[in-house]
Amino acid sequence: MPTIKDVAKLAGLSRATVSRVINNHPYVSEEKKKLVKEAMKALNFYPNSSAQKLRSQKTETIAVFVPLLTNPFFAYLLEGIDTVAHDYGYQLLVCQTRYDKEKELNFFSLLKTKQVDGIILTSIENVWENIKHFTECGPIVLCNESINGAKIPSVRLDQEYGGYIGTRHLIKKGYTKIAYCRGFSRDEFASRISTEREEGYKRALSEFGLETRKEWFFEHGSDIDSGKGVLRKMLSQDDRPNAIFTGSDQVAAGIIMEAKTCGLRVPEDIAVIGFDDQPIAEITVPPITTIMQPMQEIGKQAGKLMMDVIEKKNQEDMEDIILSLHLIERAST
Amino acid sequence: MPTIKDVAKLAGLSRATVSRVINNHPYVSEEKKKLVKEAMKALNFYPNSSAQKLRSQKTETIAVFVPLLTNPFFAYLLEGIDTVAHDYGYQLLVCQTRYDKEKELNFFSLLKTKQVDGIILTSIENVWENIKHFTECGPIVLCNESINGAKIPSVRLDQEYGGYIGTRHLIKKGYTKIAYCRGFSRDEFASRISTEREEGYKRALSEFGLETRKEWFFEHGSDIDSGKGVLRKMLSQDDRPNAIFTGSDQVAAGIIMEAKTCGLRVPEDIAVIGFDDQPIAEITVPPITTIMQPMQEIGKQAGKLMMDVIEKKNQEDMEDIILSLHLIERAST
DNA sequence: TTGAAAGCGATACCAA
DNA sequence: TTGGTATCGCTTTCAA
Repeated sequence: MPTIKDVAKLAGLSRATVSRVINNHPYVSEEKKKLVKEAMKALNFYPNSSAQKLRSQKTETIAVFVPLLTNPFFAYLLEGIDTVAHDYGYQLLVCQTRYDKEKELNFFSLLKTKQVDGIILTSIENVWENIKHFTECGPIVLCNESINGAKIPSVRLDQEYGGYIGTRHLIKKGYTKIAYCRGFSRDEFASRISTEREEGYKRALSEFGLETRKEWFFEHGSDIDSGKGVLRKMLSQDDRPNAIFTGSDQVAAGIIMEAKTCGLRVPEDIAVIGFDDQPIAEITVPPITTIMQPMQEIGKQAGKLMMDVIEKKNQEDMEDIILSLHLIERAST
Repeated sequence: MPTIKDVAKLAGLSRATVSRVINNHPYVSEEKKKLVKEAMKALNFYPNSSAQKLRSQKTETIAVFVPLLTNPFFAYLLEGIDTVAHDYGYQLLVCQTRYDKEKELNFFSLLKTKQVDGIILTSIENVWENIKHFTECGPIVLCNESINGAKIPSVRLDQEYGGYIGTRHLIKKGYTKIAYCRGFSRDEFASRISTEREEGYKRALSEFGLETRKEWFFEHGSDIDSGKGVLRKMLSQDDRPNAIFTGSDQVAAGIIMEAKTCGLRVPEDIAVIGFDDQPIAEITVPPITTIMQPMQEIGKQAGKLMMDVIEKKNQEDMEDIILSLHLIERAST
């Protein structure tokens, strides 16, 4: 592989001049510029990017933490982030945490070792206390997450409101026994999303004088299979709910699928409301009433936010970006 | 940010010794090792990865080219690749080509600039002639693709067979007017997948003495919406097919969805067979008969193959890996 | 077992 | 406008 030195030699010029041509610096005569370009072409030269990074102290790369690439919700976020990053000339390093604290923690070293210029988190596995100190090593931006009282740039949605309108919709449709299905264990205080939604759910119930029941709280993963599991659990209950609020269209789809298997009608026997408005929400029969989140837009905004933070260097006083949610009614409720 | 020099100073040792500790080299006394580790901890030191890469000439990063992250098929491939790469300590740089020749070509410079140790292609936009020379810059591995006559390590499936068994299945079910729906324009000779499947389709038809009709060939994208478009086009035909072979479950799902909208019954009015066995294939009503490809496994094998190529340095004599396909019958046919 | 120093490949300052 | 050279931070030979 030829280096800048080889190019300089062939062109009969100095490395400095070659570097100037590479970086489009002014003060290079057209004549020399041509000479250099010819030499680069002749040698098929490309600048070594590790050397450039070492020298310039920037990598033009950002890491994106996602729990799982095969979850369409995260694929859409990632796609949105990529759109913006690519426009700014940045690369994306994907880091699958697989919902694992340890893995997530390890990935943060990317920032310490200067492998990336910043990190975008689309989910958080560890409690903020354990992550906070990484902000000293470089910018961290939250994408569809939020942290209580932490000062960290983020793009998010009013999840409490989402929980509220979804539940209120069910109530107004006449359902009174409404279950709630949250993403992960309640012991986890890392991600606040589920908790916020739950608050909205409770607010709606209490507003209409309905009771919450401990047996009607479910925890699940966020895929189709866990949705199936939730329905089976519900079926085993004596006094079972007639509607359920879920945190993901994937889960909702699983519930609908399993309901069919079990001979239950949706929404007559069990109404289901999803979250996200993923393509699958229109595919199921019946299609899923859901709380629409602009997935790609969330990603784009997070990407843009990261670019802003990197350029301005002052993540201190960045305003959070809050996008809006709304309900899309389909036949599952 | 502290450097190795700072650590050396604090520990009262040389940079060489610190480096040895970082890299777990032998011949460092336990005593000094401890000293170094303490110094590293005290300074919160992490080695600069650009410097390491520059020095060692390896990046422990591979680029994966995918057309679109939101297409579940590619998300599964990527997830499979990541599993293996991560096990080997490699990072993944995702490059969305968006089915664009130009973008794909630009991404190849990652190899020239030594930003990645290798590239895995999950699709090919450019003709091989234009890509071939990049193999001189580093290993390229094909994942679910193949190139006529090119000597390049790849993981693939017998697409012709897939086209054949899918079509034969339709024929045996009694359908005689079978349409074929390929991924992209027939002018593109870059990707051979669709062409190979088409050959299988034609073989099955001719084996059973059925005719192929030009009007029954459709071109589409590979998402739900393009499936809807295909159905509408079919509907506008005078003599329309009563079955259709599609290259993706996404497309099949779109067809089924649109059929419902148009008041057609599946499979009575139009039978549909998909490809991949994505989760969506079980979600639609009716669920989709499909040709199962082990998506994650394809990705894993490609990741493994890349690791082997990188380690052995001889991509010349690597055998292609061929995984098998089979038909899964559901209610859409 | 340890250290001195060359070098990985590019950039940018200072001189000319 | 051009060139010499120190420098980015680490690894690795060679010598001690």
